[in-house]
Amino acid sequence: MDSIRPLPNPPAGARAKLLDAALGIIRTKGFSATSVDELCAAAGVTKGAFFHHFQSKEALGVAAANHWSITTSELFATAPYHAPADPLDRVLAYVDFRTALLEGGVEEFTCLVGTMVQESYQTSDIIRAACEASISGHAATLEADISAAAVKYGIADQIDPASLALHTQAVLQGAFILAKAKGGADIARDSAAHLKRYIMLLFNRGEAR
Amino acid sequence: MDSIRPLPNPPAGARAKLLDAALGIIRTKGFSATSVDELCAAAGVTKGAFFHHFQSKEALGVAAANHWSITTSELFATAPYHAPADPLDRVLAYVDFRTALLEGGVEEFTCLVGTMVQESYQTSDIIRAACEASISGHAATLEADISAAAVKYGIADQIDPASLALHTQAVLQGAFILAKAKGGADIARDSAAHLKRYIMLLFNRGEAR
DNA sequence: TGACACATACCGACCAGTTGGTATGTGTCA
DNA sequence: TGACACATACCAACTGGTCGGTATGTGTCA
Repeated sequence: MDSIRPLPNPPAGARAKLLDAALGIIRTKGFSATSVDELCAAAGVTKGAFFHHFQSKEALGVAAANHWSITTSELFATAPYHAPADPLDRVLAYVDFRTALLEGGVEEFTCLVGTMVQESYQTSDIIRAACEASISGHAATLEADISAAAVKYGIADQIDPASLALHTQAVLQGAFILAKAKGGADIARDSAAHLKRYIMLLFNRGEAR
Repeated sequence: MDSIRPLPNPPAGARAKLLDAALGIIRTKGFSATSVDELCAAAGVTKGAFFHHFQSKEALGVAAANHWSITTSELFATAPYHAPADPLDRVLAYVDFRTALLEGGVEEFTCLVGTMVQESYQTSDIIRAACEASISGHAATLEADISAAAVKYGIADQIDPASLALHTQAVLQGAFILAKAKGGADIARDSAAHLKRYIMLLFNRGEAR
């Protein structure tokens, strides 16, 4: 019937569909509560396809963490918070950007790897490592700006850029937990505001902006 | 053989043994990866005993969260950080106390309800609510000191005690996630130090102490 | 060009073990 | 005697994972 048109909807492939489905489902109910059958159903593929692409459920977990790293790093790389000329402004704009992301349902803004590592840190070292790499890798993208800001504002001897970068991630991860507990983003925005205030205080920048 | 001596080790009861076992196991592998059979084996009781005391695994989850609330509130109520006369000193001593608790294996210092709420916020509202109550209840114990400190140091119009109290919990929960990801407490101590520094900056207290 | 060899992607029935949960029995103590 | 605390035996549904098979490329060489 249809002519040569490559394909109705891009084939996407079972692997990609499974990975996309995994992000949503695992963020909603966690890794171990997510069954392979459920993943297949959501992705519209069969179990055979699943085990063709992933040698085990654990391997899917690792792949999902890596997929998450790629997806998010693209989002952050192209985000507008890199625009300001002042490095401290960029750091603060990052926090603002993270705050702006806190919209919609809790499962839409929370972090896949933060969720997965909670369940898997003792039972799967490869998942734990993939999650660690994702978090640390993202934190590392902040270090240069923090470092430059510390130099520019003369407090390089008072702060450790790597430590502060990781701390921003801790605050956000904790904010997600509170958001899950309270069923909404409000509390998370609150914590993000505290984080921003901390950074401003550290750099002696006044509240007004 | 043995005489009337009540019992070798206090009977404890299946319920208490199950609850104690639940704290340890759920903290290491999460709620859904923890099976009823495993819980029974660890507690040294049978499945019949389990379902005699808990109408479902979900009910055990709620009871475990409540048990956690009671256990931890006793720990904190009798802790020495309440001693200082100055309310700000008490708040800072609280953070120090939490930092001092960051010892041993990750599964020994992380938070049961923080772990559980991640997996259950969408699938079990009663577990979610029990976790929320645990976290918020603990945060509430900090409010009075924060509030008094804010008045004493003349910044009552600049901070919201409830919000700051909850933020301390967010930081700690996030620190636990990073500790799980990195496999050690060091990173968590780092974030706790940032939290302390934030509070000192908020209250205009110098770094020296 | 066409035929052969092989690879990749996927299907869906099937398996053994485990899951949460139930039904019924038994010992103990007031 | 009866209520309670637990034990034993069991079940249906589901779990992650395997397996034999097929359809569709893709590279190679005569």
